[in-house]
Amino acid sequence: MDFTPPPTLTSLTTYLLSKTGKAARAATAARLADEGLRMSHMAVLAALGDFGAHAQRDLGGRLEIDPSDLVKVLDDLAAPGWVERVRDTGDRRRVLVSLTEEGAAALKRLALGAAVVQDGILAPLDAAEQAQLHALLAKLYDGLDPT
Amino acid sequence: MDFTPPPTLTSLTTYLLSKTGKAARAATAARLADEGLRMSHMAVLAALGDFGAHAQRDLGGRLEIDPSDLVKVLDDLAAPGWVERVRDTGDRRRVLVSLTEEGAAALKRLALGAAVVQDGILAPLDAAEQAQLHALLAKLYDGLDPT
DNA sequence: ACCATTCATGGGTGCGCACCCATGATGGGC
DNA sequence: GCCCATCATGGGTGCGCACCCATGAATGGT
Repeated sequence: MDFTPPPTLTSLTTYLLSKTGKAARAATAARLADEGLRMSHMAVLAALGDFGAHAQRDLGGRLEIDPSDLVKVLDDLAAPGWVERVRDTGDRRRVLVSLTEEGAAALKRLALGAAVVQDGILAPLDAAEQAQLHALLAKLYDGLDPT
Repeated sequence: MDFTPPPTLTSLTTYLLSKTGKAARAATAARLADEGLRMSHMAVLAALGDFGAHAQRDLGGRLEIDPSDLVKVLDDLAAPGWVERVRDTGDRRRVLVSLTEEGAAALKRLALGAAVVQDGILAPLDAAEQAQLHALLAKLYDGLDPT
């Protein structure tokens, strides 16, 4: 039997985007799942690593995570002590979230794993093509905001 | 407040792939949802349009849809009469699935809608870049099989 | 001092997708 | 003629994601 996917679909760039994106997501998610984590966990760690401590609300804003969902993600990250939550002394409604040493180490580890996964997925492309792809996707990504 | 996403993530091509792919998927899915359809519905129509009638099992194989799930998709497509299921006279276990006239028309309509959505998403790129992107993604897509 | 607002939190819902298993009809090998 | 494999079908599960609402503490404006 023929396993060729329909050209009507594969001729759509959006279809290829969707499929490759899904593969990329699945591969990294699988890597994270090995540690019992999900995408949002890594996103939070990355945001804290890149920008330092956040008010919890701002963290949610940056990552476009529902405040209600963020609570649970932070619960997960606080359990192994990767993240610290302290009440903002200036505004005691707010909570300041910061990365601990262990959290930073974990982030480094996860980022490395993600890079490995990426190498696997981008393997069909040579270095120049990979750079090209990244640039093109970055343009698309920037144009996404009105989503 | 700053809404910039973490560079640790945006520097990963896989992250951009995942995000843009998700946007592409969401946009086309939204379009399909207007007609009460999902991705798999269009995939089935496309496969039938491109390759003609399929044994139901082969259709599932081509699209990598679980046989059990395919049944429900076909139920949906048969309801408006877009698809016909007839028992294979040679092997009465099998069912031959084919596209009706109305189904072909619907497919044409959906494909057009998908193209419009695509134009929206790829808008940040000029024609040459879009072609480049498509070529690169096609390479990646071909390398995916061992998923 | 009061009231509307902001915030974290807890609990719940729905959707899409991808699974899995059991059943009953049918076919093919032997 | 028997038995195992194949097939469509129906029913069910779990996960990730993205929502939404209610609550209680705290704040700021007036």
